[in-house]
Formats: sequence, structure tokens, C-alpha cells
Amino acid sequence: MSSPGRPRRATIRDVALEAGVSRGTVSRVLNGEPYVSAQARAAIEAAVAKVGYVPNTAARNLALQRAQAVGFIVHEPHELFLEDPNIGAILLGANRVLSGADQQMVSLVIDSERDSRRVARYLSGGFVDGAVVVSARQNDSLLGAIGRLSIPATLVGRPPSEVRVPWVGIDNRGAACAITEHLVGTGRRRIGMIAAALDRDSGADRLAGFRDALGDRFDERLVVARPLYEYTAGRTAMEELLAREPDVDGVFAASDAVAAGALDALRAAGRRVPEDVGVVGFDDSSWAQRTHPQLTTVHQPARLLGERAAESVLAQLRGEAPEPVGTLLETDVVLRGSA
Amino acid sequence: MSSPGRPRRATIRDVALEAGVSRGTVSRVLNGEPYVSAQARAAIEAAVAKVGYVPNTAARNLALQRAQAVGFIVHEPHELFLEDPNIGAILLGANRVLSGADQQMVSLVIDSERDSRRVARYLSGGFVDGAVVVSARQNDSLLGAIGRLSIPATLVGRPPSEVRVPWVGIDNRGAACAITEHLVGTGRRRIGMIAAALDRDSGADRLAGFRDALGDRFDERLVVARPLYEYTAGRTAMEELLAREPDVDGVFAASDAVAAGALDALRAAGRRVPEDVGVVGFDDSSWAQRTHPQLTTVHQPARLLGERAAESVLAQLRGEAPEPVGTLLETDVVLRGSA
DNA sequence: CTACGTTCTGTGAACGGTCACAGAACTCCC
DNA sequence: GGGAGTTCTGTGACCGTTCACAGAACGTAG
Repeated sequence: MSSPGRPRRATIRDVALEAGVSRGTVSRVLNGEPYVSAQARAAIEAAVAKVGYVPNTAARNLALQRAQAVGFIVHEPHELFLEDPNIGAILLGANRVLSGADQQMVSLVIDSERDSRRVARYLSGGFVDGAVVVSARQNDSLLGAIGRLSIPATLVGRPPSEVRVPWVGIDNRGAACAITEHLVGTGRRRIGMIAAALDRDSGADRLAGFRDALGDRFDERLVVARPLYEYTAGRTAMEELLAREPDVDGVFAASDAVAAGALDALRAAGRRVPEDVGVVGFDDSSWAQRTHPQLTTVHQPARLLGERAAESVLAQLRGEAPEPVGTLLETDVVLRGSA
Repeated sequence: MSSPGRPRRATIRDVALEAGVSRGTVSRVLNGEPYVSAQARAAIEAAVAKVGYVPNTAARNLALQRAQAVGFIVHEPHELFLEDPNIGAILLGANRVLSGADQQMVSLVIDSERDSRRVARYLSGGFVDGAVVVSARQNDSLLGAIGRLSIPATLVGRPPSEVRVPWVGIDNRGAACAITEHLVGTGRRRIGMIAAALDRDSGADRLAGFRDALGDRFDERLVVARPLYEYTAGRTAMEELLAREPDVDGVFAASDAVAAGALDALRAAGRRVPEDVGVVGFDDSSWAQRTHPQLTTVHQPARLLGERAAESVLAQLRGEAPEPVGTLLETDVVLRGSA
């Protein structure tokens, strides 16, 4: 629009002039309203084609006070955004639902505080009617902005407790319990866990689920913790666990990346998987199918998370009570070769 | 904005009223213009804070005839979008540049003809001043729309020949030649290729580069082609190649996913990599570091592609001649364990 | 004291649509 | 032929900004 010399876009007035009718009638035809003569309708359609008219949605939205668009805001550092296939699936799920509701999904990546402010400004500009927010952080200025603007929003993942916003997530604890039970079911007797990210609810909940599954048989000495969900964390933690408890015959790794590291540590130590040691992961990320053997893991319904979050935003848009409650979605245990 | 009962947003008029000045003066303060008394400025700033004013960018853009936003349009089927780490990197590169120019990047995913139309409508609405388009297809209705609207746009990847739009891409042919030469340099004598996607320029160019590198020693019987860049394609193609030419000692796979399949087929056939057979891939995708051994492959400067495309759009926005020419970026051969 | 430049402010029009309202044209029936 | 109802059309106001212009207030020089 700012490019100099670009010819002016045709407006509804040009169409009206060309068709020999008024703006009002053109607007009626464009919006499919009744009470327009066949003659006028035909003339307007011809005129639209002739002058190459395309509606200016910005003007339309200004008049209608809505944007017909929903933001999809990803707040992740670069590495994770690239690494994590779940985000892509969430995005596509949200896109599917919003597309069905004829809403344009507009996705915005935040990777700095500056981005965060610009996005807040963007949201405030009436460009979007609502937002799906993925992995907001603690003390995220964006959440504050959303609250202030009272834009309908739904988070994917559990929000910091002080923020009252609807959210959808998975039951990390239940899923961790289920996959640990699978490990138990394959006859393992000495089951360890490589826990990670205990400072986040996902990490803590996965450990809690592991404990739930083992009950009395839970043994603290079989748990090794690491700060992040990383391949190398899994590798070193597995080495540590093997050194400490050589008779371990089952391992629940807090994520697939961690499990991949554990697998390589086991291979290096001459243990066979799954014959000597059963290994399970969490996430069903791209790691899971690229290890040897492939990982038995917990599948997150990532696409469904995106769909549900989008539906929640649409419901809020329809004026339905934005119950600020969380929804937990079910997960599946996916059986592959590693346990 | 459509949610019923939501309190009306404060406008510039409310601020003016509160501060006891006119709209014009408020606008001047908001835009940092000179010729405003310190007194008025202070009163306005206080009023802004008091009424909680946030500018309505839609109205602002309508008046200014610009959006201060650039679209990032990804036209890929779901699977590829999730699979291909290059797209994420391109996105982040573009985001970096646009963010620096204080433009909001708005990314839009197209996965159906319906999406395509909606995105075209979105672009026409004055929401964005320009667009970066990733992997547009042949006969893509979107490219037509962009042409019609004469929106500044730059493609990532080579466009269909009949469309005159600036683009940036990589030299698939040169890179394929370089990595094949690496294979030759490791002393391989019977080098095969698993080609793929020969109907796209990337696939055809990679085969051409392979041929360039081998010259006289090119042997058609050592080439197996498959329609898509897929793991299973690599696996079956490698089996076919081994059956046909058991003495093959080097393989150039047209993508990392294909190479991963080939690797597994070689393992199943009892060949050691790289001792018996050297394998190289293309893309430097996440597959490359997760195979055993890790892949020697061609690294695409994906982030740079995104940056360049964004810069090109910004240049067009500044009114610089949108030379409809392509730019080829350099690629690197990354040496890992597989050859 | 007047004329003039500088600094500051308010106003009306514009951006491109939608909508409510008024009224015209047409049909139908008495 | 006139009144009532239905169908169709045009107009002015409005959405929330920016901008050009007119003009006010003030200081300074002649």
C-alpha cells in the first residue's frame, strides 16, 4: 500500500459509479442481502469484475468493529520452536478449526521482549478478535496485555496460577502413570526414572505419575533428575543411574530426547534394549521414530490440543461464558520396540 | 471486539476530552511530532494512562493506507510442514529481519484451496504491506492474487517460470555436485544416487548436479528414482539398488529422510557405513543428526533464506525496483560420520 | 503600534466500508 | 383512483485515526 506509484485500489464507490447505483446497493450485493433487483445485481457484478474490485477488509473491520481473525501466538525460544513437532501439530489443529469457522489464523512468533511488546500492540490494534497462546511463560508481559485488553484467549498448557485464562493441556501425571504401568507389565523389577524440568509442572507431574504407578515399590535411589529435557541430559543421567544401580531393567525417561540419550548410553554400556533394559519416553516427538529401536512413548494429542484451544476461543467469541478453567485431554501409550 | 458486553475501547477522542485538548494535538503527541506545548503533552500522557488508551491500528492503517505488517505464507501440506525443519528456520530468519524493521510478521498456513482463497482475501484487505511466500506450487491461485493486487512479494524457492516475482533459493545443482565430489574424494568407485521428486526443480537439479560431478563415470543403472522425499522411498530404493548393483560403495540420497531409509536398508543387508558404503544426504534436517552414523549432508542456509526474502520485501516496500530476479545462496557440505 | 515569523492548537475532510432511515417505485385490492 | 403493503434504492452518519489548513497566541524587530 505504501509503494509509490502503485495504482489506487478500486473502492466500493468506483463500483457504484460504474454500475450506476449507490454505495448502499453495492454493499448489499457484496454482503448477499435480499431486496436488490436482479438488474442492479447483474450490473454490480459486472462492474466489480470490470474495475477489479477487492474489498478493503481493514475498512470493513473498522466499521464492523471486528477482525474475523484469531492470533496464534507461539512464545518459544528459537531452538524449541524448531525442535518441537508438537507446536507444528497444535498450529495445524488450530488452523483447521479456525479455517472451518472462516476465521483467518494469524500466527505470531515471540522471541524477545521487544517482540512481546510488538505483539501486544498488534493484538490491541483490532487485527484479531481473539488468540490462542502456546507456552506462555511465567511473568509474561503478553498475558498481562491480554488481560488488560480483555481479548478472548485460550492457552495451550497450564498457565501461571495467578492468571485466570481458559486453557487446555494434557494429564502429564496420568500419562506418566500409564506408561510406567506398561513397563511394570513387561515384567521389569527395578524401574528407574530420568526426571527432568522439575521446576515446571510438566516435569513435576511426570515424576508424580511415575511414583503413582510404582506405589510401595517406588525407590528414590532409582530417580536421577536433570534441569532440561535434553539428549545429553538423558545420556549422562543414564550413565549415572547405571553406575549407581547396575541391576536396573526398566527406565522411564521424562521426554523422548532424554530417552534417546539414555538409549545411546545403554548401547555404550553394552546393554541390549529391550532385552536387558526396557526404555520408555514421553511426547512421541520425531525422536521416537528415529531411534533404534523405536521408542515406546506417550503420544500427546497435539493436533487436538490446537483444535480444542481454537474452539474455546470461538466459544468466547460467541459470547459464551469464558469459564476460566482448564481442560485435560487424554493421552495414549504408543507401543514400539523399546519396551 | 465482537464479544457482547465488553466495554468500549477508549479512543483518541476520549483522551482529548480528558486532557482538555483536541484530537489533533493528541495525535501529534502519539506520533512524537514537534510543536506541542509541554503542558499539553503532560496532560495528554496523563489522560492516556487514565482512560487506558490503546491505539486502534486498523483505523490508523485505514488512514495511512498501510499495515506495518508483512505476511509469511507457507504453502505446504501438513506432513511436510511438520517434517521440514527448514521451514521453521526460514520463518525465524524472516521474523528476525522484519522485527528489526518494526514490521509485524504475520504467518499464514495454506493447506487447501479454501485456505488459499481466504488468504488471498486477507492479503487484499490491507492487513499486510507485503509477503514472503514459501514453496508456492505450480498454478497456485495465490500467486495470481498477489500479481493482481501487486503486493510486494518475494518467494523462497524458484517460482513457476511464467510468474515474474523476485525469489531467493539455493543452488541445488551446485550443491549436489559438491557433495557428490566429496563422495568421489573418499575413494568411492561405484557411486549411486537415490533421486526423488524429479518433477520439481529441486529434485531434477540434484540429479543434474550428481551427473555434473561424475562426468564420464555417470552410470544410469546406478540411479533409482522415487516420487517423494521420504524415508520409505529411501529404504526400498536402496534395496533395489543393492539387488541391481551389489558392488555399489557410495550413495547420494536426494534428501536426509531418503538417506535415513537407505542407511537402514544397508544395515539390514549387512553393509557397514561408512566402511563398506559411503552415504550422503541433502538438507541437513533433523534426520541428519539422529541417524547412526550421523549423516554427511548439504546444509541449506535456511535462516538466511528467510532473512534475504524479508529484506527483499522491505526493499520493495521502500519503493526500490522489484527486480524480478532470483538470488541463489551458497550451501555447505557438512561432514559427519556417514561418508 | 504594527507587521511578521514562530510556535502551538482546533477543525473539517479523508481513508473505505456498514447501517439506519427515508422515501421511491411497484403491486395488489377495494 | 387511492391507500396499504412490499420491494428496492439513495443518503448521511459513523467506525478511529491522520493530515492539511486556518488561525490563535506570542515574541521580536522596525
